[in-house]
Amino acid sequence: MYSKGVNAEERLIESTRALLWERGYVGTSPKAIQQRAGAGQGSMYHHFAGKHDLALTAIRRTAEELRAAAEARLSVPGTALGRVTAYLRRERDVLKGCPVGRLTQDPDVMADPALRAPVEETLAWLRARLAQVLEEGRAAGELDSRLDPPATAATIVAVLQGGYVLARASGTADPFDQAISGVLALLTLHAAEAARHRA
Amino acid sequence: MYSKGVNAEERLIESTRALLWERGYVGTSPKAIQQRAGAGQGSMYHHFAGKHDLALTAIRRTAEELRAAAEARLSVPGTALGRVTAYLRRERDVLKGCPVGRLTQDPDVMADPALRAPVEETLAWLRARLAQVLEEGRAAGELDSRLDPPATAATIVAVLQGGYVLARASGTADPFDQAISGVLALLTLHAAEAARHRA
DNA sequence: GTCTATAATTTGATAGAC
DNA sequence: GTCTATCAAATTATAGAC
Repeated sequence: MYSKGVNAEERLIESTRALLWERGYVGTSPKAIQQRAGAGQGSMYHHFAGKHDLALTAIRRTAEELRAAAEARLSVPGTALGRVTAYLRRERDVLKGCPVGRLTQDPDVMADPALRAPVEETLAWLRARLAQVLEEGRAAGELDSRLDPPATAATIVAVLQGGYVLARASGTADPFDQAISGVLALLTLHAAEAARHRA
Repeated sequence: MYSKGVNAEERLIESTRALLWERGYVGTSPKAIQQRAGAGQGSMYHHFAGKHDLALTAIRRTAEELRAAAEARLSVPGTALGRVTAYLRRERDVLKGCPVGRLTQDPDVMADPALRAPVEETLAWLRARLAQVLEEGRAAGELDSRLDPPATAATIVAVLQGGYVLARASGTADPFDQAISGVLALLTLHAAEAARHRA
C-alpha cells in the first residue's frame, strides 16, 4: 500500500512496478494491483486502458530508472575498471533480481512488441555503454589490447543477470557476490597484463 | 501434442516440462497441460494429485537431465579449460533459456520448498562441479594459481544464465555467444599467465 | 475521478459414469 | 484408466451510479 500523498494514478503505476518485479506480468492480476495501490477498479480503468496499458507505463519507468542508475556509475571520472567495479558493486536488492532482466522470462511480455521493446533496448544499451567504457580503458592502455570490448561487455552484463539467478536459487546473495568477484578478478589480471606489456 | 506411443502419464509429464520451460509455473494451467498431452482432466487427476504434483515430477526430471548433460561434458579426459569450453559451447536452445534457471523467476516455485529444492540443488551442484574442474586445472598448473575456483565457477554459471537473459531480450543468440566468448577469452589469458609463470 | 454492480472466461479441482 | 459433467473462485474487464 503506497502513501495516499500521491494520486491514484501514481500509486497504480508504483504498485504495478512492484508486482511486475515480484511476480511478473503473467503472475500479476489487476485486482492485486488495485489492492496494493489502495484503488478501486473504476480508478484503474479510468486512468489506464487495462492491465497491458498499465504494465507498459510501469515497464518504461523501470527501464528508464535502471538506465539512469547505470549511467550515474559509468559516467564518473576514473579508470575503466574502477567505473565497471563501481557499477557491479553498487548496492542491489540481489534476492529480488533485476526488474528488467526478469521480464525476459515472461512469455506474455516477450510476445508483445510494445512491452518487450523497453526490455530489449535497455539491455542492448547497457551492453553498448559498457563496451564503450572498456574501449576507453583499452585506448588508455589500462586494459589488455587483446580484450574484445563488445564480448567482454556482454560477459559483464551476463554475470550480473546470471548472478541474480544463482542468488535466487540459493536463497542468499552469496553466489552473486562470488560471480562478481570472479569476473572482476579475471578483468584485474587483464589490467595487470596490460601494465606488464607497457613496462 | 506428444506421440500416443507412450502412455498418458508420460505424455502429461513431458507436456508439463515443455510448458514450464515456455511459460513457467504461474503461466501454465492444467487445461493447457492436458490439451498438449492429448489427455482429459480425468486422466491427469488419476495419475497426479494436481498441478503441483505434476510440476514436481516434471521439475525433478528436468533437473536430473541438466545435471547428466553437464556431467557428460565435464567428466571426459582433457584439460580443465577444454572441458569448461566443451560445456559452455555445447549445443543449446539459447532463445528458450535454461529450463532450470527459468524457474528461479517463478514466485510460486520459489515459495514452495518441494518445487524449489531441485532448482537450488541443481545450480549448487553445477557451481561445485565446475569449481572442482577448475581446481584440477589449477593443481595441474594449467590455470593461474591466483584464480579462485568457487568464485570463478560462480562467474561461469552466471555467464551462462545471464547469457540466456540477454539472448531472450535481443531475440537472437548473439549476445549469448559473445558473453561465452568473452569469459573464455578471460580464462584463456589466465591459462597463458600460468604458462608464463611456469616458464 | 472513484465507487459498486455485473458478467463472460478461465482456473484448478471433484464426482461419478463407463 | 479415461471421459464428461459440475463447481467455487479468480481473472479481466464493462456499465452506470455518485
